[in-house]
Amino acid sequence: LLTQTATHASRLVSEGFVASGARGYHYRMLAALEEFGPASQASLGRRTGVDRSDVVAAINELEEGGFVERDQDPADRRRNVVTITPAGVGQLRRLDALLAAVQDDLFAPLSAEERGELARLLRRVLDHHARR
Amino acid sequence: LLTQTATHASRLVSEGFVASGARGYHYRMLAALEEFGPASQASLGRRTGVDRSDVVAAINELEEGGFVERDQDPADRRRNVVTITPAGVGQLRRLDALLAAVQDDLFAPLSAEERGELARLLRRVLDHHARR
DNA sequence: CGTATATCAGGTGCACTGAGATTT
DNA sequence: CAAATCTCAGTGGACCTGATATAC
Repeated sequence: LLTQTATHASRLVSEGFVASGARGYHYRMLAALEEFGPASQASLGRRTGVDRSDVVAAINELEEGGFVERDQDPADRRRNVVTITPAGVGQLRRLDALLAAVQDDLFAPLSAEERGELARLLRRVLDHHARR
Repeated sequence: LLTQTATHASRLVSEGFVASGARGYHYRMLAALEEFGPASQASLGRRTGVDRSDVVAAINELEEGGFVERDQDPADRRRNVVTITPAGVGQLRRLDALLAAVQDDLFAPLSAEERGELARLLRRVLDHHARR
């Protein structure tokens, strides 16, 4: 049930994102950058659960679109400091609205209380495994 | 939350399945064959939500392992009738046990009532979209 | 020295598309 | 004829591993 529902969700999200030329990883990056501020690629990967290799590719594409900037960290020259641009914030807003619409579609048969309950249960499961 | 939890679940299941040389599609095929009896590949695909192309590959592999038989349907020569073998039933039992263990691990932080509630919510969402 | 970071090359499983051949 | 079935070839995104170079 879980994986089938998730497959459904992924397809809906992907379909919605194509119009904006974005993919799932892009959204995760932008959201993390806005929530936590500029960050190194390694910490971005840790926060979003995206592999370090894929962070490189996602940031490449976001940089190409002008949604983020990548600069060397003067304090630690191993690091790149990734910063979200105003254009990136705009893109994030568009994707946020898109995601909200997709969620409304996906969870249409559930009441607000039931959606909350579902979120609570999934959060518990995730937190439990994140702690290990 | 949904896709992250499902990713976690998929990884656990995959890890468990490697030992048996099986993959997710194999389990879905075997389970559907036991539940509904011999079936054509097209109906198998519809029942399990697996694409027709991937059904071909999965049945190829299951046939190689001796877990299913594939015969031409005399009543409709377009169809192959796929039948589960005793070895296939044995494999299904092993995978069932494995899945039960994985589920216990994945949903460890939830009580039996909560697991039921989670299943009920997901089932509602899936049924709603299957009907369209 | 070991550890961390960024990058690149590649592998695998999953979901899917398009096309062809055959049969109904 | 249209529609269904099986098969093959190939695409694309998600997830992951291993190796390398550089900096701490």
